[in-house]
Amino acid sequence: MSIPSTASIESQLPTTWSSYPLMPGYTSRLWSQDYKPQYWSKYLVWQWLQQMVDMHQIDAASIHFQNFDVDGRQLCSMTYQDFTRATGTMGPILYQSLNELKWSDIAVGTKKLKFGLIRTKDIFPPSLLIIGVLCNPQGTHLWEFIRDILLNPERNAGLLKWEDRTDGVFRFLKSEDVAQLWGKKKNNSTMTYEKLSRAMRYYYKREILEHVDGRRLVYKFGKNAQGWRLSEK
DNA sequence: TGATTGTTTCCTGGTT
DNA sequence: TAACCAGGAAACAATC
Repeated sequence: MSIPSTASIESQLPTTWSSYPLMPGYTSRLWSQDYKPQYWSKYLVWQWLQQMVDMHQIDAASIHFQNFDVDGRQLCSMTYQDFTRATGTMGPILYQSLNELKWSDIAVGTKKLKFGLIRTKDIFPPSLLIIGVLCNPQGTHLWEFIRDILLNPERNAGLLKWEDRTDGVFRFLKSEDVAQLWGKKKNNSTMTYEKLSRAMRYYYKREILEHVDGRRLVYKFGKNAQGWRLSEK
C-alpha cells in the first residue's frame, strides 16, 4: 500500500470540523482510512503524544519532544528502543498504544459508522477513542490549550512564558495573539483577549487556575489542572 | 428532550 | 487614557 504524503492528506481534510456529520455519542472526526497513525501529520503525532502524557500523568519534562518532530509514517518506523530512549519508562506504553492503533480494524469500524447504528465506544479500542477525542477541537479546553503552548516552547512563538515553572505561574506575552490563536482553533474570528480572559477567570472557581494578586497577564495553574507539573505522577 | 457543561458575549465598574 | 482585571448575566453549542 502506498502512503500518501502528509501534505496530500491534509489537503483532503475539511477546513471545518462541522463538515463531517456527527452522530449522537460520537465525538470523533470521521477520517475514513486516515485514522491510521501511518497517515498522521506531525501535528497529530504531537497531539497523540500530548494525550498520552495527560492520560498517564507523565512528567512531560522526561520526554525528549525533539524526537517526536516526525510525521505518522516516521513515528510508525520507530522501534521499541527508540521509544524507550525518547521517553524512558513510558516507552513501552507509547509503543504498545501505537501498535494497537496501527493494527486496529478501522475499516470495519468506519463501515459500521456509515450506517449510524453503532456508537464509537462500541467498536473502537480505548486508545483509538483517545485519538477521536484529541482530533476534536471542541474537546480541547482553553486551559489545556494554554498549557500545551507552555509545554511546547518550540511551538510557542513568544506567546506565553513560565514565570515560575514549579508553581505553575505563567504570563501572557502576546495576549491578543494568544486570543487570535484560540479563536482560530474555535473558528471564531472575533475572539479577543477580553473574552478569553473572562473564560480564564471562570477557572478560578473550579480551581483549574488560581488567582495571582496584582500582576497583570499572570495566571497560575490550580490543583485541578493536570499535565503541567514537572514531576506529575 | 431537558439538564449540564464550557465557554462566548456583553456589560459595569475598578485598578494599573 | 488605554489596557487590564473582576465578576454578573444571558446566550449558545455540544454533550450527556
